[in-house]
Amino acid sequence: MKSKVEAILRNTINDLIDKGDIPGIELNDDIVEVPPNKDLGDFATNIAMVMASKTKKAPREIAGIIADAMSSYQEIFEEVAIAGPGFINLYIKPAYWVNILRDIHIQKERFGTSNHGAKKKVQIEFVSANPTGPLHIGHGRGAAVGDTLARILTATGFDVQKEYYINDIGNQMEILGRSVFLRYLELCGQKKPFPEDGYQGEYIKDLASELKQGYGEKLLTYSTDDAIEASKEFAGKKMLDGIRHDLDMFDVSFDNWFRESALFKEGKIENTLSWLKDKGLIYEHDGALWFRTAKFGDEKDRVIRKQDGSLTYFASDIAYHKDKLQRGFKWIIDIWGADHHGYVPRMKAAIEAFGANADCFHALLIQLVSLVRAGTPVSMSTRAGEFVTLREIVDEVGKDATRYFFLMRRCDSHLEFDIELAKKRNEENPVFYIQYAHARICSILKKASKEGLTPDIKNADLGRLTTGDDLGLIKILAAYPTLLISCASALEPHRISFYLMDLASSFHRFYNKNRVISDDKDLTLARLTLIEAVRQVISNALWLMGIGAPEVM
RNA sequence: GCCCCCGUAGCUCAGGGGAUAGAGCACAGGAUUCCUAAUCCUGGUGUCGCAGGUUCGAAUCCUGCCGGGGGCACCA
Repeated sequence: MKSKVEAILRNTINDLIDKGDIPGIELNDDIVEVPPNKDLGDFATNIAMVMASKTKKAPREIAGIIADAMSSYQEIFEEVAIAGPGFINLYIKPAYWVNILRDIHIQKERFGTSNHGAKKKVQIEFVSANPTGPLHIGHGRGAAVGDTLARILTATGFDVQKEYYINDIGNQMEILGRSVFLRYLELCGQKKPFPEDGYQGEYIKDLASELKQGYGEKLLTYSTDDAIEASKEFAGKKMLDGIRHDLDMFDVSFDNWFRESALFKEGKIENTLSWLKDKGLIYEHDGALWFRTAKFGDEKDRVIRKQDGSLTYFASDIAYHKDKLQRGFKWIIDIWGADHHGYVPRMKAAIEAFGANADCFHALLIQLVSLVRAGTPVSMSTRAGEFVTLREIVDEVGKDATRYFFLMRRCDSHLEFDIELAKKRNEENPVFYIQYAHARICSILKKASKEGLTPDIKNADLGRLTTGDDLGLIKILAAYPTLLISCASALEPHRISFYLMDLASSFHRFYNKNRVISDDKDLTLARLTLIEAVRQVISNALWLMGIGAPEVM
């Protein structure tokens, strides 16, 4: 609805500017807003004030000219009023509002989608945890945010690919191989001191035990290097399988799994380095190879090949991102933990070095999750082997509540995850409050259906939906498509959870005050179409969050 | 020392140039012969961390400071 009003306003203003009735200015993207309270209309614009401040004219005079022109859209606006210092307040006719119900009934699960993204190719890379341990709760937040963002971007018309980058080589994998092999040796009765930097977790012992089941004591006959290599292969594969399984259980899927090792196998690292060399963007210094990232706004140049001849992870990352650009993505979104924020400037530098605009790369930084269990903070550290896995949380509180909690705060805000609250099956817990609204509607529809009454948009007399409660619900439904576009533009999925709370609470209030099924058959039929529309939108929004919409609770 | 994020009601957090700053929870009282009471209604709070600045207008933008968290490797 907002976009319709905005289109009308835009046309009206441009006509007036062409005629010379009002001063000409460039119109921003956002010219229509929703006023802070209902008395001030359904929509409002401050455009007259903006024009006035730029041209030193009286804002209310300009507002008057625009308001007069807007008033000619009589089928849409009930009233166009000038208020305060120069706001133009727009009141939509009830008969026009109800049209949104027709849209919902026709589009069903597609309601809310748009072509805002114009099929722009966007890649969103997230989770990308090293296969050296199970996913923990921090990965879970990244997974929920990434997956939901991908769904939102798809819904708003982007051509989205979800990718997981597997660091399947390098130091961390070596440590995994050694750690598992040492535990294997213990199982074979050859206990050796466990190194400081080894992985301490119990899961390493589980892997060692599986390794022993697979190989028996055969690894004892291998050279140490070969045994570690075999352990690494075995453990890496097992861990990756486990990660895939955990993500699957969390309703998170990927379109592509990209292995770091493939960059080496396919010569992409070498190609990238020689490309950079041709461009004069790398140089030797102190026996290392440096990339001139400072030239592109980074605070200093970065090493890509160390003195000892081995490559840094940055070398892989630049080759990886060059590959992303070559695959044709116009918008590259990486979801990282906030502790990687220092890495952003050098990655942007790399993107620019490849000739792309730095704006096409966006690192979304996810802040920490602090877990609260019975009032006690639970600390997490992979190294110490003392962490709470995603799987444990999902097993305990369920997938729906877990995803909701991960998505209910802005990404750059620390998240306090209260396990006890997430487990509650009552009003204190927002996710159940929302799901309950959905189940309640299903229950009413079921009862109506037994009486032979079903929502029928073609025959319903929507003119009967005239009370403030009816229209209040309709207005929230009408805001849904705009909400999704704002989530996509700002990369802020948490807005959906606030929207759902608003919609669910409006429905519960409506339910307690009004009867859907009554003796008034026409009103009943009209309201059945209304609540079916509410159900549809709740279901659509929950789907974007990866949360189920139960019919019975 | 430098950089990034955060600081809004008792708690957890929305709002990120615009009109009287909001929600959930917590707390207290009330509502069910009737579509799910897992619900609803009624109660009230704020030096928007502090101080300057920009603006017709600042919780919002800029600068400085204070407090919390995180980063500043030829680690990943």
